Amino acid sequence: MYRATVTTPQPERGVRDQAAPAPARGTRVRGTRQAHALAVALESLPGFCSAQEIHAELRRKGEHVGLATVYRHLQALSEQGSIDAIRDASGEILYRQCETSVHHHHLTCRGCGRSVEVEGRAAEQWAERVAAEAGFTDVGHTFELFGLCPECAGRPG
Amino acid sequence: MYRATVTTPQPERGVRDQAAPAPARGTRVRGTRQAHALAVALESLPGFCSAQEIHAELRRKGEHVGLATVYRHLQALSEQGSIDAIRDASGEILYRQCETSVHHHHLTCRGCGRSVEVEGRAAEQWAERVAAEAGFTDVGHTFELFGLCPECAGRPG
DNA sequence: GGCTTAATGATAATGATTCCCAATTCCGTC
DNA sequence: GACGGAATTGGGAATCATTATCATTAAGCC
Repeated sequence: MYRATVTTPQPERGVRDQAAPAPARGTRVRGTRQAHALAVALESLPGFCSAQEIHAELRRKGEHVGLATVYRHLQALSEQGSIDAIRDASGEILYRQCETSVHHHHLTCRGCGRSVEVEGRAAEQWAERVAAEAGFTDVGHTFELFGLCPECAGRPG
Repeated sequence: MYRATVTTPQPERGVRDQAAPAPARGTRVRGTRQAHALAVALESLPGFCSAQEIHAELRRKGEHVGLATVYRHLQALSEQGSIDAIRDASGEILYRQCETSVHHHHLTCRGCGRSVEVEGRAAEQWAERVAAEAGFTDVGHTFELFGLCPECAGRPG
């Protein structure tokens, strides 16, 4: 049984740098070469990618970063809300750095992996309504949309 | 990379027994002891369960059914639309036999696993709208709601 | 330049799910 | 009721993404 929260259990976050309750004094969270390389890679990648793909991408660039480190950072960034994570049909987790920091959802292309961010007010209201009707509390949701983008729909196969 | 479609890529199905394009003549799809035991187990289980749990449940009842067989049937039933499958936060696939055969979604309790079926017209319309706005086609969706049912919310911890 | 300790990474471990394939069991037919 | 052959079963190996371990490395600070 793994672990990994892909949904949006809690409302929103809002601010992004509230981390630890006051960096005791000095040493806390280091800026390593690997962390930087990963950040750069995430910026360059256009669509959602798996940890494995990102690891391969880094290797391709000549940056040597251990797979475990890639996973660690990706998970941390995801929990912190800096990047978004979704699960594809096969169950693999895909990551992506997003433009907006406000809560949103994705419409991802099955062909090329590219994705557009969509607002989900209507869907969220629906979630709240049905949850309230059933008397459920502390309800989190997972909304994922996969389809074919105009370009991929154009070419055959 | 595994395989398993948990979403609802295609519109709806509608009827349920249109299976093969005419059972050639005789032998096609057998009614085995294992298939029957699984069907019975599914009916008795109130909430979503993993294949592993269902396998354990069968064993508890004294029915000996191989794990591979459980997986096979569960996947087949799911593809055929006879049972519903969702993915929990850890990525495990959970199965459940549902009352209604029409397309619907679930609001599942994180505490006891029980779930209620909810209609998702509003959510589906949202999906269609944002897909159309982005020019995407052949769009499938995954809507999952997890929360605490009234009973589980009542007891502490 | 040292020190402290978080960060790294090679590798083993996990665990759900699938694959393989010989042995078994339905089921229509004779 | 027995046959025959294809569908089904199941035990165990194989996959494969993700985690855990833990000794080694290297930030950040003096």
